[in-house]
Amino acid sequence: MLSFTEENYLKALFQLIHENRLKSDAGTNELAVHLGLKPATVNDMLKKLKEKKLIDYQKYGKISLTKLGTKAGVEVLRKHRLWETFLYQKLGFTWDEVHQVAEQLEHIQSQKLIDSLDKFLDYPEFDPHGDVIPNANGEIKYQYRITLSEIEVGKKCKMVAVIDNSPTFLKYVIDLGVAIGSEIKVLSRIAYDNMLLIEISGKQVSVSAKFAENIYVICQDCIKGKSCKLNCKNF
Amino acid sequence: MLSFTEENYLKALFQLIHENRLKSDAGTNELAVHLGLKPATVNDMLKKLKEKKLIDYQKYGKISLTKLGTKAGVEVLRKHRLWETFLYQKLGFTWDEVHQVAEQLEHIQSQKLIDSLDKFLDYPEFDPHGDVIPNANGEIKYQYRITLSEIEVGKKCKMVAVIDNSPTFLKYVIDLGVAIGSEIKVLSRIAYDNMLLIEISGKQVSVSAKFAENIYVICQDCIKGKSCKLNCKNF
DNA sequence: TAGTAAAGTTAGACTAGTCTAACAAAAATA
DNA sequence: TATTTTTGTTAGACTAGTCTAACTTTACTA
Repeated sequence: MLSFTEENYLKALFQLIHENRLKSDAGTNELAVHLGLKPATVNDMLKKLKEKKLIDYQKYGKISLTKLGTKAGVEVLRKHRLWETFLYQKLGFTWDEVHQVAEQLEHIQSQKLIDSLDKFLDYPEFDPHGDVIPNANGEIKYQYRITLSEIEVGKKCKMVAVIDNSPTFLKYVIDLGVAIGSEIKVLSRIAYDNMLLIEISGKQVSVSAKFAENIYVICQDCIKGKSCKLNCKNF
Repeated sequence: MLSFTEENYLKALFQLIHENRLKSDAGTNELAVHLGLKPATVNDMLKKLKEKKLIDYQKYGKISLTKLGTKAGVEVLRKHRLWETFLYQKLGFTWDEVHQVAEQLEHIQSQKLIDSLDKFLDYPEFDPHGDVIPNANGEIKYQYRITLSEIEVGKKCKMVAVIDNSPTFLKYVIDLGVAIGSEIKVLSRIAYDNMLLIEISGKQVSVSAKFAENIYVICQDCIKGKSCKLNCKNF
Protein backbone atom coordinates (compact mmCIF):
# COMPACT_ATOMS: atom_id res chain seq x y z
CA MET A 1 0.00 0.00 0.00
CA LEU A 2 1.38 3.37 -1.04
CA SER A 3 1.10 6.50 1.07
CA PHE A 4 -0.70 9.64 -0.07
CA THR A 5 2.72 11.25 -0.57
CA GLU A 6 4.24 8.39 -2.52
CA GLU A 7 1.24 8.42 -4.84
CA ASN A 8 1.76 12.11 -5.51
CA TYR A 9 5.41 11.58 -6.43
CA LEU A 10 4.56 8.74 -8.82
CA LYS A 11 1.76 10.67 -10.49
CA ALA A 12 4.03 13.70 -10.93
CA LEU A 13 6.80 11.56 -12.39
CA PHE A 14 4.44 9.92 -14.83
CA GLN A 15 3.20 13.28 -16.03
CA LEU A 16 6.69 14.75 -16.34
CA ILE A 17 8.08 11.73 -18.14
CA HIS A 18 5.16 10.63 -20.30
CA GLU A 19 2.87 13.57 -20.85
CA ASN A 20 5.43 16.11 -21.95
CA ARG A 21 6.56 15.47 -25.49
CA LEU A 22 9.61 17.71 -25.13
CA LYS A 23 11.40 15.33 -22.81
CA SER A 24 11.29 11.79 -21.53
CA ASP A 25 13.05 11.84 -18.19
CA ALA A 26 12.93 13.87 -15.00
CA GLY A 27 15.34 15.44 -12.51
CA THR A 28 15.23 16.19 -8.80
CA ASN A 29 14.81 19.97 -9.06
CA GLU A 30 12.20 19.72 -11.75
CA LEU A 31 10.16 17.27 -9.71
CA ALA A 32 10.53 19.51 -6.65
CA VAL A 33 9.13 22.48 -8.61
CA HIS A 34 6.25 20.37 -9.92
CA LEU A 35 5.33 19.21 -6.42
CA GLY A 36 5.97 22.53 -4.69
CA LEU A 37 8.64 21.00 -2.45
CA LYS A 38 12.36 21.55 -1.86
CA PRO A 39 14.94 19.47 -3.78
CA ALA A 40 16.28 18.07 -0.50
CA THR A 41 12.87 16.69 0.37
CA VAL A 42 12.47 15.12 -3.04
CA ASN A 43 15.93 13.58 -2.81
CA ASP A 44 14.99 11.76 0.39
CA MET A 45 11.83 10.41 -1.18
CA LEU A 46 13.66 9.26 -4.31
CA LYS A 47 15.78 6.97 -2.13
CA LYS A 48 12.64 5.55 -0.59
CA LEU A 49 10.94 5.01 -3.94
CA LYS A 50 14.05 3.34 -5.32
CA GLU A 51 14.18 1.09 -2.28
CA LYS A 52 10.59 0.09 -2.99
CA LYS A 53 11.45 -0.63 -6.64
CA LEU A 54 9.06 2.04 -7.91
CA ILE A 55 11.72 4.10 -9.74
CA ASP A 56 15.08 3.57 -11.41
CA TYR A 57 17.58 6.11 -10.25
CA GLN A 58 21.32 6.55 -9.67
CA LYS A 59 22.95 9.34 -7.66
CA TYR A 60 23.19 12.48 -9.86
CA GLY A 61 21.34 10.60 -12.61
CA LYS A 62 17.94 10.99 -14.21
CA ILE A 63 14.77 9.46 -12.76
CA SER A 64 12.60 6.92 -14.55
CA LEU A 65 9.66 4.81 -13.44
CA THR A 66 9.79 1.03 -13.15
CA LYS A 67 6.88 -1.02 -14.47
CA LEU A 68 5.47 -1.10 -10.95
CA GLY A 69 5.89 2.66 -10.49
CA THR A 70 4.33 3.42 -13.85
CA LYS A 71 1.30 1.29 -13.01
CA ALA A 72 0.82 3.11 -9.72
CA GLY A 73 1.26 6.55 -11.30
CA VAL A 74 -1.23 5.83 -14.08
CA GLU A 75 -3.73 4.54 -11.55
CA VAL A 76 -3.63 7.81 -9.62
CA LEU A 77 -3.98 9.77 -12.84
CA ARG A 78 -6.96 7.62 -13.80
CA LYS A 79 -8.62 8.30 -10.46
CA HIS A 80 -7.90 12.01 -10.72
CA ARG A 81 -9.46 12.34 -14.15
CA LEU A 82 -12.47 10.18 -13.35
CA TRP A 83 -13.21 12.27 -10.27
CA GLU A 84 -12.84 15.47 -12.30
CA THR A 85 -15.35 14.10 -14.78
CA PHE A 86 -17.74 13.17 -11.97
CA LEU A 87 -17.54 16.61 -10.39
CA TYR A 88 -18.08 18.32 -13.73
CA GLN A 89 -20.79 16.09 -15.16
CA LYS A 90 -22.77 15.08 -12.11
CA LEU A 91 -22.23 17.75 -9.47
CA GLY A 92 -22.19 20.86 -11.64
CA PHE A 93 -18.64 21.96 -10.84
CA THR A 94 -17.04 24.32 -13.34
CA TRP A 95 -13.97 23.58 -15.37
CA ASP A 96 -11.65 25.51 -13.10
CA GLU A 97 -13.00 24.09 -9.81
CA VAL A 98 -12.55 20.37 -10.37
CA HIS A 99 -8.77 20.04 -10.17
CA GLN A 100 -8.27 21.07 -6.56
CA VAL A 101 -10.93 18.69 -5.20
CA ALA A 102 -9.78 15.82 -7.45
CA GLU A 103 -6.29 16.23 -5.94
CA GLN A 104 -7.81 14.94 -2.72
CA LEU A 105 -10.22 12.38 -4.14
CA GLU A 106 -7.53 10.66 -6.22
CA HIS A 107 -6.07 9.13 -3.05
CA ILE A 108 -9.16 7.25 -1.88
CA GLN A 109 -8.26 3.57 -1.67
CA SER A 110 -10.96 1.31 -3.11
CA GLN A 111 -10.78 -0.61 -6.35
CA LYS A 112 -14.52 -1.13 -6.31
CA LEU A 113 -15.10 2.61 -5.91
CA ILE A 114 -13.10 3.59 -8.96
CA ASP A 115 -14.50 0.82 -11.13
CA SER A 116 -18.07 1.70 -10.12
CA LEU A 117 -17.43 5.37 -10.74
CA ASP A 118 -16.06 4.59 -14.21
CA LYS A 119 -19.22 2.60 -14.99
CA PHE A 120 -21.49 5.26 -13.46
CA LEU A 121 -19.94 7.86 -15.79
CA ASP A 122 -20.28 5.42 -18.70
CA TYR A 123 -16.55 4.90 -19.24
CA PRO A 124 -15.56 8.44 -20.27
CA GLU A 125 -12.53 8.88 -22.54
CA PHE A 126 -11.65 12.48 -21.67
CA ASP A 127 -11.79 14.58 -18.52
CA PRO A 128 -13.19 18.16 -18.49
CA HIS A 129 -9.79 19.57 -19.53
CA GLY A 130 -9.62 17.30 -22.55
CA ASP A 131 -7.02 14.93 -21.07
CA VAL A 132 -7.26 11.23 -21.81
CA ILE A 133 -8.49 9.03 -18.96
CA PRO A 134 -6.46 5.81 -18.64
CA ASN A 135 -8.73 2.75 -18.76
CA ALA A 136 -9.04 0.05 -16.09
CA ASN A 137 -5.98 -1.75 -17.52
CA GLY A 138 -3.88 1.41 -17.35
CA GLU A 139 -3.89 1.81 -21.13
CA ILE A 140 -3.90 5.37 -22.46
CA LYS A 141 -5.09 6.24 -25.95
CA TYR A 142 -3.18 9.45 -26.48
CA GLN A 143 -4.77 11.85 -28.90
CA TYR A 144 -2.74 13.33 -31.73
CA ARG A 145 -2.40 17.00 -30.94
CA ILE A 146 -0.13 20.05 -31.04
CA THR A 147 -0.21 23.38 -29.25
CA LEU A 148 -1.93 26.44 -30.64
CA SER A 149 1.48 28.11 -30.90
CA GLU A 150 2.47 25.63 -33.59
CA ILE A 151 -0.40 26.43 -35.98
CA GLU A 152 0.59 28.40 -39.10
CA VAL A 153 -0.88 31.81 -39.82
CA GLY A 154 -4.02 31.51 -41.92
CA LYS A 155 -4.85 27.98 -40.74
CA LYS A 156 -7.76 26.79 -38.64
CA CYS A 157 -7.61 24.29 -35.76
CA LYS A 158 -9.84 22.84 -33.06
CA MET A 159 -9.13 23.09 -29.35
CA VAL A 160 -9.02 19.67 -27.68
CA ALA A 161 -7.39 20.26 -24.28
CA VAL A 162 -5.52 22.63 -21.98
CA ILE A 163 -2.10 22.05 -20.43
CA ASP A 164 -2.23 24.50 -17.53
CA ASN A 165 -4.95 23.44 -15.09
CA SER A 166 -4.72 26.45 -12.78
CA PRO A 167 -7.96 28.32 -12.00
CA THR A 168 -6.35 31.59 -13.17
CA PHE A 169 -5.62 30.21 -16.61
CA LEU A 170 -8.94 28.39 -16.93
CA LYS A 171 -10.94 31.46 -15.92
CA TYR A 172 -9.11 33.46 -18.59
CA VAL A 173 -9.93 30.79 -21.17
CA ILE A 174 -13.62 30.92 -20.23
CA ASP A 175 -13.60 34.74 -20.40
CA LEU A 176 -12.19 34.59 -23.92
CA GLY A 177 -15.15 32.45 -24.91
CA VAL A 178 -13.02 29.46 -25.84
CA ALA A 179 -13.83 25.92 -24.76
CA ILE A 180 -12.92 22.37 -25.70
CA GLY A 181 -14.25 21.81 -29.20
CA SER A 182 -13.96 25.48 -30.25
CA GLU A 183 -12.67 26.22 -33.75
CA ILE A 184 -9.82 28.71 -33.73
CA LYS A 185 -8.31 30.49 -36.76
CA VAL A 186 -4.84 31.99 -36.49
CA LEU A 187 -4.98 35.37 -38.26
CA SER A 188 -1.49 36.72 -37.59
CA ARG A 189 1.62 36.28 -35.49
CA ILE A 190 3.87 39.04 -34.18
CA ALA A 191 7.45 37.99 -34.91
CA TYR A 192 8.88 39.89 -31.94
CA ASP A 193 7.13 37.99 -29.10
CA ASN A 194 4.94 35.43 -30.90
CA MET A 195 1.69 37.06 -29.84
CA LEU A 196 -1.19 35.71 -31.90
CA LEU A 197 -4.28 37.34 -33.32
CA ILE A 198 -6.90 34.62 -33.42
CA GLU A 199 -10.55 34.36 -34.42
CA ILE A 200 -13.05 32.46 -32.28
CA SER A 201 -16.72 32.27 -33.27
CA GLY A 202 -16.43 35.44 -35.34
CA LYS A 203 -14.59 37.50 -32.69
CA GLN A 204 -10.95 38.55 -32.97
CA VAL A 205 -8.66 38.48 -29.93
CA SER A 206 -4.96 38.85 -29.24
CA VAL A 207 -3.35 36.24 -27.07
CA SER A 208 0.18 35.82 -25.71
CA ALA A 209 2.66 33.11 -26.71
CA LYS A 210 2.32 31.71 -23.17
CA PHE A 211 -1.41 31.33 -23.67
CA ALA A 212 -0.95 29.61 -27.04
CA GLU A 213 1.56 27.18 -25.56
CA ASN A 214 -1.01 26.02 -23.04
CA ILE A 215 -3.80 25.19 -25.48
CA TYR A 216 -3.81 21.84 -27.25
CA VAL A 217 -5.39 21.72 -30.69
CA ILE A 218 -5.68 19.41 -33.67
CA CYS A 219 -4.88 20.86 -37.07
CA GLN A 220 -7.15 21.60 -40.02
CA ASP A 221 -6.34 18.32 -41.74
CA CYS A 222 -7.01 16.32 -38.61
CA ILE A 223 -10.40 18.04 -38.20
CA LYS A 224 -11.32 16.97 -41.70
CA GLY A 225 -9.93 13.48 -41.15
CA LYS A 226 -7.29 13.94 -43.85
CA SER A 227 -3.74 12.76 -43.45
CA CYS A 228 -1.89 15.06 -41.08
CA LYS A 229 1.13 16.94 -42.43
CA LEU A 230 2.16 18.41 -39.09
CA ASN A 231 3.79 16.44 -36.31
CA CYS A 232 0.35 16.60 -34.76
CA LYS A 233 0.82 14.23 -31.85
CA ASN A 234 1.52 14.52 -28.18
CA PHE A 235 4.70 12.44 -28.21
CA MET B 1 -8.26 23.89 9.01
CA LEU B 2 -8.44 20.65 10.94
CA SER B 3 -6.22 17.67 10.18
CA PHE B 4 -7.54 14.29 9.13
CA THR B 5 -6.71 13.02 12.64
CA GLU B 6 -8.35 15.87 14.51
CA GLU B 7 -11.51 15.34 12.48
CA ASN B 8 -11.58 11.69 13.49
CA TYR B 9 -11.28 12.54 17.18
CA LEU B 10 -14.11 15.08 16.98
CA LYS B 11 -16.41 12.75 15.07
CA ALA B 12 -15.73 9.95 17.57
CA LEU B 13 -16.40 12.28 20.51
CA PHE B 14 -19.65 13.47 18.98
CA GLN B 15 -20.83 9.90 18.50
CA LEU B 16 -19.81 8.81 21.99
CA ILE B 17 -21.36 11.82 23.68
CA HIS B 18 -24.47 12.44 21.60
CA GLU B 19 -25.44 9.22 19.87
CA ASN B 20 -25.36 6.89 22.83
CA ARG B 21 -28.37 7.41 25.07
CA LEU B 22 -26.77 5.53 27.96
CA LYS B 23 -24.23 8.26 28.66
CA SER B 24 -23.47 11.85 27.86
CA ASP B 25 -19.75 12.23 28.35
CA ALA B 26 -16.58 10.44 27.31
CA GLY B 27 -13.27 9.32 28.85
CA THR B 28 -9.76 8.84 27.53
CA ASN B 29 -9.74 5.02 27.51
CA GLU B 30 -13.16 4.80 25.96
CA LEU B 31 -12.17 7.17 23.17
CA ALA B 32 -8.95 5.21 22.65
CA VAL B 33 -10.92 1.97 22.22
CA HIS B 34 -13.35 3.66 19.81
CA LEU B 35 -10.48 4.97 17.68
CA GLY B 36 -8.30 1.88 17.94
CA LEU B 37 -5.46 3.85 19.58
CA LYS B 38 -3.62 3.75 22.89
CA PRO B 39 -4.78 5.94 25.80
CA ALA B 40 -1.41 7.71 25.84
CA THR B 41 -1.88 8.78 22.25
CA VAL B 42 -5.37 10.05 22.91
CA ASN B 43 -4.18 11.94 25.98
CA ASP B 44 -1.69 13.89 23.86
CA MET B 45 -4.34 14.79 21.33
CA LEU B 46 -6.79 15.89 24.01
CA LYS B 47 -4.30 18.54 25.10
CA LYS B 48 -4.04 19.73 21.51
CA LEU B 49 -7.80 19.83 21.01
CA LYS B 50 -8.25 21.72 24.27
CA GLU B 51 -5.59 24.20 23.20
CA LYS B 52 -7.54 24.74 19.98
CA LYS B 53 -10.76 25.27 21.97
CA LEU B 54 -12.47 22.29 20.37
CA ILE B 55 -13.08 20.40 23.63
CA ASP B 56 -13.60 21.16 27.32
CA TYR B 57 -11.41 18.98 29.48
CA GLN B 58 -9.59 18.95 32.83
CA LYS B 59 -6.90 16.51 33.89
CA TYR B 60 -8.56 13.27 35.08
CA GLY B 61 -11.93 14.75 34.14
CA LYS B 62 -14.51 13.92 31.51
CA ILE B 63 -14.34 15.18 27.95
CA SER B 64 -17.00 17.32 26.31
CA LEU B 65 -17.16 19.20 23.02
CA THR B 66 -17.26 22.98 22.75
CA LYS B 67 -19.67 24.60 20.31
CA LEU B 68 -16.84 24.77 17.78
CA GLY B 69 -15.88 21.13 18.31
CA THR B 70 -19.49 19.97 18.06
CA LYS B 71 -19.92 21.80 14.78
CA ALA B 72 -16.81 20.19 13.34
CA GLY B 73 -17.78 16.71 14.57
CA VAL B 74 -21.28 16.95 13.12
CA GLU B 75 -19.89 18.15 9.81
CA VAL B 76 -17.68 15.05 9.50
CA LEU B 77 -20.62 12.82 10.43
CA ARG B 78 -22.74 14.55 7.78
CA LYS B 79 -20.08 13.95 5.15
CA HIS B 80 -19.67 10.34 6.19
CA ARG B 81 -23.38 9.58 5.94
CA LEU B 82 -23.87 11.45 2.67
CA TRP B 83 -20.99 9.53 1.09
CA GLU B 84 -22.42 6.25 2.37
CA THR B 85 -25.73 7.13 0.76
CA PHE B 86 -23.98 8.02 -2.50
CA LEU B 87 -22.07 4.74 -2.60
CA TYR B 88 -25.20 2.74 -1.83
CA GLN B 89 -27.69 4.55 -4.05
CA LYS B 90 -25.57 5.57 -7.03
CA LEU B 91 -22.63 3.18 -7.21
CA GLY B 92 -24.32 -0.06 -6.19
CA PHE B 93 -22.29 -0.71 -3.05
CA THR B 94 -23.85 -3.06 -0.52
CA TRP B 95 -24.82 -2.15 3.00
CA ASP B 96 -21.70 -3.64 4.53
CA GLU B 97 -19.22 -2.12 2.06
CA VAL B 98 -20.00 1.58 2.38
CA HIS B 99 -18.60 2.32 5.82
CA GLN B 100 -14.93 1.62 5.13
CA VAL B 101 -14.80 3.81 2.01
CA ALA B 102 -16.82 6.60 3.63
CA GLU B 103 -14.21 6.70 6.41
CA GLN B 104 -11.83 8.04 3.78
CA LEU B 105 -14.25 10.22 1.81
CA GLU B 106 -15.49 12.06 4.91
CA HIS B 107 -12.20 13.98 5.09
CA ILE B 108 -12.32 15.60 1.66
CA GLN B 109 -12.23 19.36 2.14
CA SER B 110 -14.72 21.19 -0.06
CA GLN B 111 -17.90 22.86 1.06
CA LYS B 112 -19.17 22.96 -2.50
CA LEU B 113 -18.59 19.24 -2.89
CA ILE B 114 -20.67 18.25 0.09
CA ASP B 115 -23.48 20.67 -0.71
CA SER B 116 -23.60 19.48 -4.32
CA LEU B 117 -23.58 15.87 -3.23
CA ASP B 118 -26.46 16.52 -0.84
CA LYS B 119 -28.45 18.10 -3.67
CA PHE B 120 -27.48 15.33 -6.13
CA LEU B 121 -28.86 12.76 -3.68
CA ASP B 122 -32.00 14.90 -3.21
CA TYR B 123 -31.30 15.79 0.43
CA PRO B 124 -31.55 12.31 1.99
CA GLU B 125 -32.64 12.04 5.64
CA PHE B 126 -31.14 8.65 6.46
CA ASP B 127 -28.01 6.78 5.41
CA PRO B 128 -28.05 3.09 4.36
CA HIS B 129 -27.76 1.97 8.01
CA GLY B 130 -30.79 4.02 9.03
CA ASP B 131 -28.79 6.74 10.77
CA VAL B 132 -29.96 10.34 10.51
CA ILE B 133 -27.92 12.60 8.22
CA PRO B 134 -27.29 16.04 9.77
CA ASN B 135 -28.49 18.82 7.45
CA ALA B 136 -26.38 21.67 6.04
CA ASN B 137 -26.90 23.69 9.25
CA GLY B 138 -25.71 20.80 11.39
CA GLU B 139 -29.21 20.10 12.71
CA ILE B 140 -30.07 16.48 13.44
CA LYS B 141 -33.65 15.22 13.56
CA TYR B 142 -33.15 12.20 15.78
CA GLN B 143 -35.69 9.48 15.30
CA TYR B 144 -37.56 8.04 18.26
CA ARG B 145 -36.29 4.51 18.62
CA ILE B 146 -35.31 1.73 21.02
CA THR B 147 -33.28 -1.45 20.61
CA LEU B 148 -34.84 -4.78 19.73
CA SER B 149 -33.76 -6.07 23.16
CA GLU B 150 -36.24 -3.69 24.82
CA ILE B 151 -39.33 -5.00 23.01
CA GLU B 152 -41.73 -7.05 25.15
CA VAL B 153 -42.51 -10.68 24.32
CA GLY B 154 -45.55 -10.88 22.06
CA LYS B 155 -45.11 -7.39 20.58
CA LYS B 156 -44.23 -6.39 17.05
CA CYS B 157 -41.76 -3.69 15.99
CA LYS B 158 -40.13 -2.29 12.86
CA MET B 159 -36.38 -2.18 12.28
CA VAL B 160 -35.14 1.35 11.54
CA ALA B 161 -31.35 1.18 11.94
CA VAL B 162 -28.32 -0.77 13.11
CA ILE B 163 -25.79 0.32 15.73
CA ASP B 164 -22.85 -1.92 14.82
CA ASN B 165 -21.58 -0.99 11.35
CA SER B 166 -19.02 -3.77 11.01
CA PRO B 167 -19.16 -5.94 7.87
CA THR B 168 -19.38 -9.09 10.04
CA PHE B 169 -22.50 -7.89 11.78
CA LEU B 170 -24.10 -6.49 8.63
CA LYS B 171 -23.50 -9.68 6.66
CA TYR B 172 -25.17 -11.66 9.45
CA VAL B 173 -28.14 -9.28 9.35
CA ILE B 174 -28.48 -9.76 5.58
CA ASP B 175 -28.23 -13.56 5.97
CA LEU B 176 -31.07 -13.51 8.49
CA GLY B 177 -33.23 -11.82 5.88
CA VAL B 178 -33.70 -8.67 7.95
CA ALA B 179 -33.30 -5.16 6.55
CA ILE B 180 -34.29 -1.62 7.43
CA GLY B 181 -38.07 -1.50 7.30
CA SER B 182 -38.55 -5.17 8.25
CA GLU B 183 -41.33 -6.03 10.73
CA ILE B 184 -40.09 -8.16 13.59
CA LYS B 185 -42.23 -9.97 16.19
CA VAL B 186 -40.67 -11.05 19.49
CA LEU B 187 -42.01 -14.55 20.22
CA SER B 188 -40.10 -15.45 23.38
CA ARG B 189 -37.14 -14.51 25.53
CA ILE B 190 -34.86 -16.87 27.42
CA ALA B 191 -34.47 -15.49 30.92
CA TYR B 192 -30.99 -16.96 31.40
CA ASP B 193 -29.14 -15.06 28.65
CA ASN B 194 -31.82 -12.93 27.00
CA MET B 195 -31.75 -14.83 23.75
CA LEU B 196 -34.76 -13.98 21.63
CA LEU B 197 -36.92 -16.07 19.36
CA ILE B 198 -38.20 -13.68 16.69
CA GLU B 199 -40.38 -13.90 13.62
CA ILE B 200 -39.39 -12.15 10.38
CA SER B 201 -41.57 -12.44 7.27
CA GLY B 202 -43.05 -15.70 8.49
CA LYS B 203 -39.76 -17.34 9.50
CA GLN B 204 -38.70 -17.98 13.09
CA VAL B 205 -35.08 -17.43 14.19
CA SER B 206 -33.16 -17.34 17.44
CA VAL B 207 -30.87 -14.38 17.99
CA SER B 208 -28.49 -13.46 20.81
CA ALA B 209 -28.89 -10.58 23.23
CA LYS B 210 -25.83 -8.97 21.60
CA PHE B 211 -27.59 -9.04 18.24
CA ALA B 212 -30.79 -7.54 19.68
CA GLU B 213 -28.84 -4.73 21.32
CA ASN B 214 -27.44 -3.68 17.95
CA ILE B 215 -30.75 -3.37 16.12
CA TYR B 216 -32.78 -0.17 16.43
CA VAL B 217 -36.55 -0.49 16.13
CA ILE B 218 -39.67 1.54 16.68
CA CYS B 219 -42.45 -0.05 18.74
CA GLN B 220 -45.89 -1.26 17.69
CA ASP B 221 -47.60 1.96 18.76
CA CYS B 222 -45.08 4.09 16.88
CA ILE B 223 -45.63 2.05 13.71
CA LYS B 224 -49.36 2.73 13.94
CA GLY B 225 -48.76 6.39 14.80
CA LYS B 226 -50.36 6.01 18.23
CA SER B 227 -48.93 7.62 21.35
CA CYS B 228 -45.83 5.73 22.44
CA LYS B 229 -45.88 4.12 25.87
CA LEU B 230 -42.23 3.04 25.84
CA ASN B 231 -39.31 5.37 26.21
CA CYS B 232 -38.99 4.94 22.48
CA LYS B 233 -36.39 7.57 21.74
CA ASN B 234 -32.68 7.65 21.17
CA PHE B 235 -31.89 10.19 23.92
C1' DT C 1 39.44 23.91 -20.84
C1' DA C 2 38.86 26.65 -16.66
C1' DG C 3 35.59 28.86 -14.12
C1' DT C 4 30.95 29.64 -13.00
C1' DA C 5 26.22 28.38 -12.76
C1' DA C 6 22.87 24.90 -12.19
C1' DA C 7 21.49 20.67 -10.37
C1' DG C 8 21.73 17.37 -6.89
C1' DT C 9 23.12 15.58 -2.14
C1' DT C 10 23.94 15.37 2.84
C1' DA C 11 23.45 16.48 7.63
C1' DG C 12 20.81 18.02 11.11
C1' DA C 13 16.46 19.83 12.85
C1' DC C 14 11.43 20.10 13.33
C1' DT C 15 6.26 18.58 13.55
C1' DA C 16 2.40 15.46 13.82
C1' DG C 17 1.02 11.35 15.28
C1' DT C 18 1.95 7.20 17.11
C1' DC C 19 3.95 3.76 20.55
C1' DT C 20 5.74 1.39 25.28
C1' DA C 21 6.70 1.50 29.99
C1' DA C 22 6.29 3.45 34.28
C1' DC C 23 3.62 6.06 37.26
C1' DA C 24 -0.53 8.63 39.54
C1' DA C 25 -5.29 9.36 40.57
C1' DA C 26 -9.96 7.88 41.02
C1' DA C 27 -13.33 4.39 41.50
C1' DA C 28 -14.89 0.03 43.01
C1' DT C 29 -15.06 -3.33 46.44
C1' DA C 30 -14.07 -6.23 50.25
C1' DT D 1 -11.71 2.59 55.26
C1' DA D 2 -7.94 0.00 53.14
C1' DT D 3 -6.87 -2.40 49.14
C1' DT D 4 -7.28 -3.47 44.53
C1' DT D 5 -8.68 -2.45 39.98
C1' DT D 6 -9.58 0.74 36.50
C1' DT D 7 -8.65 4.89 34.36
C1' DG D 8 -5.74 8.46 33.08
C1' DT D 9 -0.98 10.78 32.67
C1' DT D 10 3.92 11.42 31.75
C1' DA D 11 8.38 10.66 29.77
C1' DG D 12 10.93 9.10 26.18
C1' DA D 13 11.33 7.00 21.63
C1' DC D 14 10.15 6.22 16.75
C1' DT D 15 8.48 7.18 11.71
C1' DA D 16 7.11 9.91 7.77
C1' DG D 17 7.56 13.93 5.66
C1' DT D 18 9.16 18.29 5.59
C1' DC D 19 12.67 22.15 6.04
C1' DT D 20 17.45 25.06 5.91
C1' DA D 21 22.20 25.39 5.23
C1' DA D 22 26.30 23.69 3.60
C1' DC D 23 28.45 20.97 0.35
C1' DT D 24 29.46 18.19 -4.17
C1' DT D 25 28.90 16.99 -8.83
C1' DT D 26 27.65 17.98 -13.47
C1' DA D 27 26.74 21.08 -17.20
C1' DC D 28 27.34 25.32 -19.53
C1' DT D 29 29.94 28.94 -21.50
C1' DA D 30 33.38 32.43 -22.20
